[in-house]
Amino acid sequence: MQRNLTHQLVHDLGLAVVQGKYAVNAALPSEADICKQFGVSRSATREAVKMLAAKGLLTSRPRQGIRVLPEARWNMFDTEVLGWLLHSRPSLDLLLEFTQMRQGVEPNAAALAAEHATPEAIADIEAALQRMADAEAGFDDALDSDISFHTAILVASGNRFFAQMSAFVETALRVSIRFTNAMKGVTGADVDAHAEIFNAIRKRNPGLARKRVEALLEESIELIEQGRAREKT
Amino acid sequence: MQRNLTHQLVHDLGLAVVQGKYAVNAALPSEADICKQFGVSRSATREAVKMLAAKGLLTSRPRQGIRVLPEARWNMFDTEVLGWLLHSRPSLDLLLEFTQMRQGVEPNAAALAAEHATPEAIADIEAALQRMADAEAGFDDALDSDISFHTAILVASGNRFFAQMSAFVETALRVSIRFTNAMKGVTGADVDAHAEIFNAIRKRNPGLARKRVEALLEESIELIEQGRAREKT
DNA sequence: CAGGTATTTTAATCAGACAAATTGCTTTCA
DNA sequence: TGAAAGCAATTTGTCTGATTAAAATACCTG
Repeated sequence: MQRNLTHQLVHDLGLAVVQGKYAVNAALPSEADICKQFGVSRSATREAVKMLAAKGLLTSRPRQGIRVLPEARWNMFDTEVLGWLLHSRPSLDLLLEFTQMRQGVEPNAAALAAEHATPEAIADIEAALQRMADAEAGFDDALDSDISFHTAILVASGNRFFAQMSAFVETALRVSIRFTNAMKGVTGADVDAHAEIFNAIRKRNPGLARKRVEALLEESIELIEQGRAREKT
Repeated sequence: MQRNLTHQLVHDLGLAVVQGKYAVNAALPSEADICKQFGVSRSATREAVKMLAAKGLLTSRPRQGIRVLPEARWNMFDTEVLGWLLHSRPSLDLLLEFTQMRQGVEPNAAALAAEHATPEAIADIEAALQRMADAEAGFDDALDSDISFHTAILVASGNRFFAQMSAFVETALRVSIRFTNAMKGVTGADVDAHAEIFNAIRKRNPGLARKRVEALLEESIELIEQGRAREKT
């Protein structure tokens, strides 16, 4: 894994917390217990706990011990936390919520990109599109290129908060790809639909860019809804 | 401030980093130097650095020292980081970016709330609206009640990611309120416009709810754009 | 000049001690 | 009896010092 002790512990503890192995608002094992359990020193334990506290998963106070914070306080936009969540509780419900978030973000980012994107940013989107075409021919990875297309648009928006969502979209797409593929039975993404998005941005047509991203995501939503309906039977 | 040493150091260092007091990718003072500079022990320093690393502001490696990560890696959705950013570089540009993000999130959240909100969640929105009315009459705080209205809708969406944006919206609104007020010269928020949003949600009309939130935010955007235009002269 | 090796700098990890805060209990006094 | 003051126990917070491991640089050696 090539990680140092503290990071390994952050990962193990974080995953355990997200998996619900410790009840919310109940005390975790004390520092001393965690040391013994994982065979590490107190420094390593304390640093790991501090990092998880920084991500909103834990708090610690004297005499009270270490406690799990309610899920609402977890920093879901932290890629590590999101990764743990997706790994430990992958579900169509979560995938739906995630795609709803994309529906909020990506159409707007595309509209902003159409308005303000620099030539370099547009070139980056085009390059990603080319990679998708290559992937269709087997010369590149389908998922990687798809992700790079969507993140290129987020970055091209010129808005730091949208740009920040790149990591969020990447993490979630990477984990949920199995679901999506299993559902539509198609391995590759729709290159034509993506090309049309790119053209709208290149032609500086914000409204059209927004509409086309909306259409793309609407398709995903419908697939997920179908899957959910099937799951319930 | 009633904080322990480590948290105080996290705050001081985090703010300094966001203020750009240390060049990106350049080495910060070493652990030992930070200890001396702030008069704390190595444990406190290391724990603070670890927390900032967890928030995406720093990395530390042997021999390389402690380095500031590029801004794109900072976790802007962490309320502490966002707070530092807003405090150290408050600007209309940042306020615009922030409001653009709200444009992505809040209309969709309102639409979802109209579709799926539980009766309790709708009652919460109504209570917040009442607080806004009270505030107009001087019996409650205008900003607090406004914030509680918007966060109630985010929570009512039933989507964890939207709900998570509550803290983001709250932090940013709280800091940027001076800008907004200074611009429009009005102290209170528009209660009627908010009431119409609530009615659309209560009547389970997603499209209308979305439209009305969009209209509200469009107004904010225009105010900001005007302010920017004025700033440039 | 290339390749590997030694040096050196820095964070990573460990160990043990004491301080501070919080909780619950107990004792004392009205 | 009851309440307040004080005491004790538990857990994290903080400090110190020592050792280990990783990574960059400089230095050899062929």
